[in-house]
Amino acid sequence: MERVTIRDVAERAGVSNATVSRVFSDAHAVSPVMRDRVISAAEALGYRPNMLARSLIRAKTNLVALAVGETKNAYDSIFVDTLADALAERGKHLLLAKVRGGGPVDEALMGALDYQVDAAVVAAGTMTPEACARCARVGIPVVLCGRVPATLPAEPDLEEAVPPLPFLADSILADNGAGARMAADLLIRGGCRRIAYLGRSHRAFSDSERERGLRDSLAAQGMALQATARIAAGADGAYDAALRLLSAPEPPDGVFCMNDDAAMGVLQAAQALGIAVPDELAVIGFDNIPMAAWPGFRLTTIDYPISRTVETVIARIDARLADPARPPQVTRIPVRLMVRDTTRRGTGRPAVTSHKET
Amino acid sequence: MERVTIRDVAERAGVSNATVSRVFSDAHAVSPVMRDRVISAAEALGYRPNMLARSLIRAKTNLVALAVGETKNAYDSIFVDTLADALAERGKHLLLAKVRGGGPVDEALMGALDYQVDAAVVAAGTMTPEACARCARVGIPVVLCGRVPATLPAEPDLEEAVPPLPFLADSILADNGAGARMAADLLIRGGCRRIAYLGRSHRAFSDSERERGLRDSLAAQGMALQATARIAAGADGAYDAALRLLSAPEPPDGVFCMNDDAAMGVLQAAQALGIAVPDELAVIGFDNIPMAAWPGFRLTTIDYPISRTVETVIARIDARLADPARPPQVTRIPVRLMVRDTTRRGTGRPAVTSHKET
DNA sequence: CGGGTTTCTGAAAACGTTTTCAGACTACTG
DNA sequence: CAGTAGTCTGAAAACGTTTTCAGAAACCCG
Repeated sequence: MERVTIRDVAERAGVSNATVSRVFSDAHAVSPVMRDRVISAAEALGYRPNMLARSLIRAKTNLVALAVGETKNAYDSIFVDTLADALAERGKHLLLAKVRGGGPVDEALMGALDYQVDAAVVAAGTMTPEACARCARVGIPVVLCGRVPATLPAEPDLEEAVPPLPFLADSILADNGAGARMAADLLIRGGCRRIAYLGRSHRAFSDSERERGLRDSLAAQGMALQATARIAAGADGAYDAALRLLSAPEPPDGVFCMNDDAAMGVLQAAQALGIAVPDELAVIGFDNIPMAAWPGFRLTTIDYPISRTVETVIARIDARLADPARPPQVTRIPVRLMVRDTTRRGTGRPAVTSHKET
Repeated sequence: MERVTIRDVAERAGVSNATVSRVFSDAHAVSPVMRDRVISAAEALGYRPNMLARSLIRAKTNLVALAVGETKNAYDSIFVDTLADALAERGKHLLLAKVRGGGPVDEALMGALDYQVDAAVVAAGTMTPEACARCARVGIPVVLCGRVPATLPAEPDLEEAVPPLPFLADSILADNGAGARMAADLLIRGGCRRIAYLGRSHRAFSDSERERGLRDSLAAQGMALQATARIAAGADGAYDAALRLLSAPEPPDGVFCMNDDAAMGVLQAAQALGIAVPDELAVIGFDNIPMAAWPGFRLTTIDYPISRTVETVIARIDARLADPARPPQVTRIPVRLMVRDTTRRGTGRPAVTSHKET
């Protein structure tokens, strides 16, 4: 029950605690004989350094905060898993800051910042100016995933997304515009005339970008988006929304979904309604989660590689720690079209993008 | 860049730092006028207490470690999500300790313990006696999920599972025996004669219990397990293992799977091989993940309620914090059979267990 | 108005580390 | 052998809090 501190092992080894500290941190500048004495004393006592005390004085915790909403869906859970692995590999730990209810990320994030995390990854919600200011002042690197700084929740507009204060946050997003264009092209080439978008009722940044991208790409070809459905929160939200969408008087013949989970809901709904995929209805997802490749689905989707995203997150954190003043950087992760069996092959020109399976 | 400390706000408010501290912790025992002065000074400076320093002296971090392996699969990711929510609700944060490669949980867990977490939840790997000893000595509550203390990795034997030291860890597991019995009964009633089990190549505790439960239940009815397949690590492991299992010269006509993810692999493989479910092959999973209820799958499975598990985890932590000497407690979470469409209804007696959908 | 509570406040000692600064050796070097 | 550089070690001051202890001020009641 009683904690064993550096003094205990110093006393047992007959040295000062400074020496013990050096053994556990510096490694050099302590004679072999002393080191052995210290090590064996520490082992006998089962001593391990207190990270709280160490972090306090070193001003470095080896903790990284992750602000995230629900991580139940496939993409987010793999993201968390991959990020945690990448951090573990570098001796860092992940401190989870769950933002609840899709609101501003402040409360959860601030709570994690109080633990003096070395960096924060924000993959949920929107950051209020206060949170930005605090991060900027304390000087901890912030990497936004799937959003850019100072987004307006309602109608994000990339051109006008100027941060309200000089807040240095890097952001990493999928190339949503390109993905939406690939999807639109494939649907059109496949002969779809009534194209719909399926997004979430609580619109996140990427969701909006994908919808806008689809709209713009259709407009460029002289077409309009026929319908939009929004997924309500809850377990069967995607399925229900898809049912509504497909039960309309004039149902769409092609749906682009904000992510693969939503697309799976569409596939389920189509099956329930007896709608043939891809002949009567083409479906395209986003993310390329593992399940999309299952033989039972073979979902056409936009591949958004998680490992690449995580690598970039880590790289941005390191870069900003090395040079806190570097200008904020927006990174678009390139996406690829994965043509599988939920879309018709174009009757006209061949597909623009290769769809080699990895 | 410069941190604002308690002294800064004390100076600005013209009080001692003791007073500032009291405002941010005790709340009482400080006069209203002082409190206002302090609050406004703190706001002006953007002060927030340093949790490292606070935790150091209070010997309480409000951090809970979660030792976990891969969280990519549905059950584990929902578990993490639910646990993090439950902790957030009580003002605690989750520190992720990823154990990599399925080995002993030590390295990852110890790393998290160094941050003086208030409690640890272990949902992966096996704890070595050293890790147990350390937890016992430091006196932090440990709750094991899906395993009991001092399990032998190879062949866990509940009867002999005596902890090597007086290590007080509570454990929470599904009632795997009951679940396996329900599955066996349903398969037999459905007329299956060649029953197989699908588990993981790296056998975890629950995996072994479920296999043994199936074996015992079959034996009780004078039947033997026909085959066992093991899922290798990797994305398509379940699918590949199922393919092997179903391609055998005399393939099984009923499979009980260690979890729903594995069962999904079986369904995919059956579809790929043109095997009719449930007529030629009955499939039962475990966990009842949301996807199992999707109209495209309608997987018969054993419901293992996550929220109940998480509630129990929290309750055990609280109980042990309140009374560190209480005897360790093994809790079996009751499971329910969810009969859906991947099994045949029994031709004989009616089902033993109700299968009302929630 | 005096004694005794009660309420509030500040000085200072913790908490368990790291790290600077000297001091005390040893080991070269000429 | 003296001087100097080099290596190692310990005392003590940090890091940003909380908390004990005691003192000061206010209050109450006879």
